[in-house]
Amino acid sequence: MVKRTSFEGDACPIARSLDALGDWWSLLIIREALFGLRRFGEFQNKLGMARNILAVRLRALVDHGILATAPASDGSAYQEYVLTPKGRGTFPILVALRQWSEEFDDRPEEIATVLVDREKGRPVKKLELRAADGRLLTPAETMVKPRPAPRRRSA
Amino acid sequence: MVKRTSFEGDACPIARSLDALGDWWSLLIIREALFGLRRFGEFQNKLGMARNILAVRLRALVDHGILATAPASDGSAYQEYVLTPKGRGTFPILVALRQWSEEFDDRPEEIATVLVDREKGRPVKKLELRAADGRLLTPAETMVKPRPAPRRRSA
DNA sequence: TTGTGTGGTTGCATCATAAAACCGAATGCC
DNA sequence: GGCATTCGGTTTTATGATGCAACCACACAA
Repeated sequence: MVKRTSFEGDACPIARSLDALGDWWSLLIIREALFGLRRFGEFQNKLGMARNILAVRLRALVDHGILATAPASDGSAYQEYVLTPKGRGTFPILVALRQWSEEFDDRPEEIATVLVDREKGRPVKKLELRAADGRLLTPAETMVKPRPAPRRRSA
Repeated sequence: MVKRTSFEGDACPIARSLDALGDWWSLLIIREALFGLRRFGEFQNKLGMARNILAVRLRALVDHGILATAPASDGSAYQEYVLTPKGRGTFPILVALRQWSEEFDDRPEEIATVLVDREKGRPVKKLELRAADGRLLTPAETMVKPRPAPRRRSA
C-alpha cells in the first residue's frame, strides 16, 4: 500500500493498533499462532501465502513484540515463532471480528466454524461492553474523553 | 497490494471480516462515522487521507453494506454517508483494538483519549469473553468447532 | 558426496496506493 | 445574471507493497 501512511505517531489508540495489526495477513498469522502453529512452514502451508511476505510479516510481528522467536523446541535446530502476552492480548480483537462476521455476514452459511468454550462445548456469548458499574453500553452511550493528565500523585 | 488475495470465499469468519474491514483506512472511517461524521469533506479533513482513496473506500464500504448514502440532510444538495446497523456492529471491534493499544502499547502516554460511559464519565470495562453460562474465558479455554449442521428443524 | 527438506531471500511483473492536478456541479457573493 | 469558491469526487502519475517463482543456505540423512 505504498508508503502506507504509518499511524505510529497517531494519538488515536485504534490507529496505533492498526499500525501493528492492520494489514491483510497479520491477524490471520496471529489467529494460527493462537491455534498452536509455530513454524514458518506451518504458517505457510496453512495460510497459503507467499513466503517472502510471510517472512516480512513475521519479522514485523516480532519487531512489534507480538511474536517472539524461540531458538528451537522439537530438536530441529530451527526457530519457532511463539506469541508473547501482547500477542495473546489480541484475542478479543479476533473474537470481535469473528462475531461481527457471524452476525452480519451476507452468507453466514459459508462460515465453517463456531467458537465454543472448551469445557462445555457451547458457543461463547457475544462480547459486550460494560460500564465500570456493570451497565451494558451501546455505542451511543459512550464517548471519548481526553486522557486524564499523567496523574503524578497530584490527587 | 496486488491481487490482494480476497478472503471473500474463505470459510473463516475472521478472514471474512478482514475482507471488508482489513485495510488501512476502513476502520478509521468507521470510527469517524461512529463519531458522527457524515460528509466526504469531513472525513477527508479529519483523516487527512488522499481523496481518491477515500472515494474508493467509501464506495467499498457502501458495497459491503457498512455505510449507506443518504440523499442529503442539512439542505445542501450533497449526499452523506451514514452507518448501517452492520456498520454500527463494528463497535466491539473498535473497542477491542482500542483496549489492546491501551494495554500493550509501548508508549501509552501518547494515547490521547479514553473511552468512557457518557452517563458517569468513567472509563469502560475491558471487553471480556464469557461462556454461555457466564464463566470468564481465556483463549486457552476456548476452541473452534465445525459449524453445527444447518439445523433444518431436525430437532 | 549427493540428495532432500526446511527456512528463508532475491528478482521481477503487477497492481493498489498516495499525492496532486483536474473538473463539473452547487453554493456564495455581488 | 456573472464570477469566485467550495464540495465531491475522477484522472493522472510515481511509487512501492504484493505475489510468484527461482534461488540460496543450512541441517540432516544416506
